[in-house]
Amino acid sequence: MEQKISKPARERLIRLARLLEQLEKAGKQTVSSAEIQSRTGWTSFTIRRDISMLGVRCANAAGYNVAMLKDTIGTVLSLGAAEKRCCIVGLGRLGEALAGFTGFVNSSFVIAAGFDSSINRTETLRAPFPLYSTSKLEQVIADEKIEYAILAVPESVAEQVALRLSACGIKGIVNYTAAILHLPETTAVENLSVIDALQNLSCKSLEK
Amino acid sequence: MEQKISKPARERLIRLARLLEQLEKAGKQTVSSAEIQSRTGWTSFTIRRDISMLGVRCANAAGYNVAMLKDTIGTVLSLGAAEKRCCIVGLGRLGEALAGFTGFVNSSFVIAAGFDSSINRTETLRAPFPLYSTSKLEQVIADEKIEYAILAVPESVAEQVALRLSACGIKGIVNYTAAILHLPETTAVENLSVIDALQNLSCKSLEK
DNA sequence: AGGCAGCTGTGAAAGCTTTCACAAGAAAAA
DNA sequence: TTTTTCTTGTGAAAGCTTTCACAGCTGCCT
Repeated sequence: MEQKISKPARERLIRLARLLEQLEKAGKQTVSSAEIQSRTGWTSFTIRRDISMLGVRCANAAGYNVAMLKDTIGTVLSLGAAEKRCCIVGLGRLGEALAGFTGFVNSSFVIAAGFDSSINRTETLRAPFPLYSTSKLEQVIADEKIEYAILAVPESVAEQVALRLSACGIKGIVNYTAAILHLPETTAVENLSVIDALQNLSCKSLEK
Repeated sequence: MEQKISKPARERLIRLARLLEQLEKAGKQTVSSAEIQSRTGWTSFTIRRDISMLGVRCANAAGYNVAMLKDTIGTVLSLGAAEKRCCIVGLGRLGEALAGFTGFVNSSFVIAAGFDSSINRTETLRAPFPLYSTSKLEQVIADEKIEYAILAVPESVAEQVALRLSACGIKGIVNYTAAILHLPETTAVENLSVIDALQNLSCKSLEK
């Protein structure tokens, strides 16, 4: 049992957990792999394999138990478990938009700090968490026990800021810039660059 | 030759093209796969394999010719080729931030329209492209020959808007919402949800 | 209570992607 | 010119992921 769950499987399970939450709210008690297929596009084979990797049986003859499957995914991937403290680095338009994002409330992620190099922004911007000068990065991250960072600085400084984040023990960075970050293994990176996404779409669509 | 380039390889090549552009600006003429490895973390084997998939030889004994390799990637993946027209759907804080994003200028992507359901926003927001009510979506996309959409609407309406976009022939959607979009094969989706990214980071980091 | 219908879990096969190892080629040096 | 020293390109192996097919289980219906 207890196999290592592959990265693609993990990505699907994370999204599946959200789908299950929706289904649960809609009052559904049970869901089959065929139905998940029709809602996500992943094949029922893949879905069943992913779920079986969790090592916990959540199904009977009617299909999967929605609530139980959701909880199992949450437990195995420790999604909802402990509070995970994050910060936003760079409070330009994008960072500001992320600061106002309300989708964190149901998650276990808490934005504990925001950073910007401009005193103007840290002084005037209103946010539900404290704002600091980027010069205080190391100190605040240590004091506030921050583990993850959302990087929304200008591309020109992205790499150097990322290196500082990595150096002070940040476990993961969500990189909104187009910069290519290569960091020590102790810091993982998820790239969410809009340019990358568009370019991927445009060459995906010319395929075949 | 002329093999199909796999999705992971395509993603790396797209980023590599950007790295090459930086190197070119920095005056570098030549780069080895070992050096690319040290800047990206991908192994030199993988890089060489990816590049060889392009089917064009861009190297000599000193390594790859930076400018030529960049151009070859651009040509094979048709990155810089034709202008690709895009729209932003949803002009809340995030959509507004994307509207002000300056990184599109060097790319072949042009933002040709913005949509929002609130007249207030479409009337008052200043953007370097025209803004319309979401009710005009189908008409404007046809008139303006828009192929790609950036989706930044509230999660609750994401699916229905995505279906409308798909129905009017949009080739690809960059999905900033946490919604799980399942669309016909004619419309590709790239998901850039911040919650997904954070959850991926947090379970990646507990691995091993 | 027994049989039927429908679903999962999983071994095995197929299909992809990455890694390895080395031949071959090109610049630089001698 | 010849040797040395880089480098890439790629066949073959290893390693992963997805797909298939079906046994086996569970609940429902008669």
